[in-house]
Amino acid sequence: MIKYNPLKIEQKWQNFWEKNNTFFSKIKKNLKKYYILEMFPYPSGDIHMGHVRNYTLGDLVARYKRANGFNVLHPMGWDSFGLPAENAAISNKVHPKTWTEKNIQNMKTQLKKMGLSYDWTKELSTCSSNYYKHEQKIFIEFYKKGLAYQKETIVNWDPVEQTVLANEQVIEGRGWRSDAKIEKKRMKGWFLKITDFAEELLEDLKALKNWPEKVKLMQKNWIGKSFGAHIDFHVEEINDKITVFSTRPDTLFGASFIALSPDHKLVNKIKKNYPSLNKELKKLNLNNTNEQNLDRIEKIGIKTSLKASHPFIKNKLIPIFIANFVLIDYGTGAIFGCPAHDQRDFDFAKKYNLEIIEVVCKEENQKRKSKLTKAYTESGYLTNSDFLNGLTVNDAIEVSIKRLEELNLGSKSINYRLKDWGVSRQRYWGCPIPIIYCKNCGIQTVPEKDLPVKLPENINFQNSGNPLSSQSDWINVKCPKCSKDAKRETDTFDTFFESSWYFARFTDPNHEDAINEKQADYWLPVDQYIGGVEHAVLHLLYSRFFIKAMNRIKLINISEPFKSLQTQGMVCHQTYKNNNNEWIFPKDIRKLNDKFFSINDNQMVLPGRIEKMSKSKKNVVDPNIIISKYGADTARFFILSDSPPQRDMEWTDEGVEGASRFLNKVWQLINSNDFTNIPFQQVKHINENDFHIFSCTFKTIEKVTKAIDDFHFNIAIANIRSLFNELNLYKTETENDMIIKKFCISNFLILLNPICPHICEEAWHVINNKQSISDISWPRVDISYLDEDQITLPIQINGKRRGEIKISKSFNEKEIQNLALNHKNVSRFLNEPPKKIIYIPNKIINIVI
RNA sequence: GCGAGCGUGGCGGAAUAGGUAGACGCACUGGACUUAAAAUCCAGUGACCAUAUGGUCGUGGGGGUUCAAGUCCCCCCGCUCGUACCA
Repeated sequence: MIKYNPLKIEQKWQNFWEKNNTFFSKIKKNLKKYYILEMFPYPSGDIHMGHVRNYTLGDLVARYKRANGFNVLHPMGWDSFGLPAENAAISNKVHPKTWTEKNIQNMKTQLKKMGLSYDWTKELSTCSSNYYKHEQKIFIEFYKKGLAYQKETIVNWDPVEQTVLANEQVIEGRGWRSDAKIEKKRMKGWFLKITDFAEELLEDLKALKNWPEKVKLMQKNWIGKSFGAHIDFHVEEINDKITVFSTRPDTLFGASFIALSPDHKLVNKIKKNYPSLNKELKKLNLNNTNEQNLDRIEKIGIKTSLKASHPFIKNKLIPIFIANFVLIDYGTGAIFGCPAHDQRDFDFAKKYNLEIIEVVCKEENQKRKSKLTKAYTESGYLTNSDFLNGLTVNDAIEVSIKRLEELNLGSKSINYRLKDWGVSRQRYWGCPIPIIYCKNCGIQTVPEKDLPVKLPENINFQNSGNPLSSQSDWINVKCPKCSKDAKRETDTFDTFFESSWYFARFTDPNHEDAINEKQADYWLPVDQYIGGVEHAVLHLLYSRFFIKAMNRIKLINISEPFKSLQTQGMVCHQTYKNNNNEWIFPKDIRKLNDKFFSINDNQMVLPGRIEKMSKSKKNVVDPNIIISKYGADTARFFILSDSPPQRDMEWTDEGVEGASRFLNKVWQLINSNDFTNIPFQQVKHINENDFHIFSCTFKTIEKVTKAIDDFHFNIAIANIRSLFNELNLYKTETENDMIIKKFCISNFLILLNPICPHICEEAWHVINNKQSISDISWPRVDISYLDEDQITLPIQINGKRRGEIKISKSFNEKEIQNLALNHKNVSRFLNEPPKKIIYIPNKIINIVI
């Protein structure tokens, strides 16, 4: 028998698919389309296990849908702008373009070895001007429609990377890549009006039936819709007003102070008459007041000399503070404090000795004897509140807003936590923002005929900051309007810009316009999107917004990009440390009697926690090594077999060995008989054994189909293995047996094919089926084999299992009861007649005594 | 703090219109083959009791509903993820 040689057969079939354009996709109007997409990778140079998992999941779905008669689009490309290329340019003196292109070549070679059913003619790379030129046009369209604008804001400045980060890129006050402490800085930048779509983004979540609830909830919280009122507090002294947002206008009679964010515009105004204010502001410890660590610092404020008028109480003046806990980015950057009913305000009032006026109590007309020890934030009835007295909180909110509106001092309003998306990055390796600044004409967009604005190729990376800003030959241009000297925008786009629409571009990546309407209308939306849960709010929300914005400028006809979403768990591995507390790679370890030793110096190594594979902890396994040792089919099989896709999985040597052992056994089974002259057809069963193997086969088809539809691939594999065990037990004595066995093995191979396509193609070929298994339809279930006449029925006494009987389904209830009562282990419990017998047909019989 | 999810053998995990808990695999143990080991094949494998037919216990803990609970309800504990002075 020929030995199973995965490397040889994998190469063979990969060549076959490529030569035959097996996975090339085009519009076929008579077929139902299916667009399956995995999140495209950043080309770091080498694939890792996370990629292997993600792409294996997608490939299984692609091949499965294809077998089920769908017209499948399954593309792959490269999210190829981004900082690592630039860092490599600085440290290795390689041009980002050269570095990136080399990485893409490497990764593509590695991906091809996995045998993924991509249509490589759809490949795209976002750093190519053929891709980003469309992005520039889209941006200009957005700008013209008011969806893109420039403003000065306070940004998160990463002093190491010399760039602005999005809030999402700041983790606990530190840059997500550099880990440097983030500073606040005022800067001009370009923004996309995602807030324009806040309501739509929130509302449309409801229609995303096949998205994980968890992801939808995260997006909902991120958008952060709240109902309340804007309220104006007049400050007579300076003839100005402070507008606050509040969800609790009902507590206005309990207001005892106003607090402004240190970044509030009025603070600047106050500074003029208050020279020492700058000094005092420093005391607020503002460098620590980013959103992440606010809760760890003390709530402190500066009392200004100003007072504001209460909207409802004549002549009542409320002191105005500047406080460190008021956020400029949320609401209006100013609040009114009601200490009795908000814990933050309560703490603040205690510290500065401010009034604590109780205006809501649990019971109507409740009189409190003792002082409040903490804020009362629950619902109740209004008190001490003039015209609101006796109303419930909800009613009081309505009434107070109505009164504010009558007084022209406020209005009902809805506030969102969501902020506009800042897209400017002070970086070279990104898409240039197509804007020209002219002293006379102001901001000008680059005329269409001059697009794309290409990145200059000769560039010096040795200066700090954005290399583009020192590139004078590139910066200096003529104004498109007045033709006088002008300058280019030197910022480039956030790389989330590219990934927000690539899935639409995949439908025709070489079309002269951004979107080929005909192709997009046919293929979009993406039917199944698969990727890491870490993109739950960033990439997925931006993409949803982008599609809605592109829809508004009539570039696209859909309003949601991803019909169904699956998020995969992480690939984990045991960590190891040596005596010097250094991490050790798993490949440098050998196991001996449950202990671990370093291969290099034979020192004992201690096993640590099982954690997400990461380079820093060295608990990584290189997929390339696995594939060259065991083959892609083994890697694919193992990564799907042990855990459900949504959950984290542990990569183990034993698991891989197990997968490899299974495929070797499959190989043996195929080669143990000569099937070459046996026809592939379903014949009638003659005896019970034949019936049994048919029954197993069809039951397995049914179970595997359901498991795949449910995204429970580990269960699909368990069932495939069970069928395999049965096939191994099936003895072939006659020609008819051989026909039956070939039929069942063939079906087994079709089920296994989406998981391990190479070995299945080869096996299919070995048993002398002529076509490629990739062109074979998913098997149908012959339901006549699902129903077995003989079944085993468990017998319970008082819910405890005491035995089982073999019954025929044709037996009536009386017959079954008699059989059960006379069962020898059952009868010995029956000292008296049973009180009750419960029979659930074909499931169980329970005798109550 | 809030929100979500999870908790089943030594391990990964099966099983929810309530109906034989532990499928499938990993690890382990015994046997076969071998001079030997590896590989492979066969058998066993939740715990405890019993020579055995069998019995008792058992799905984080406690209570409840039911003929019957991993599954439904209430309380508690633990872990993971998300998120946070959101006014």
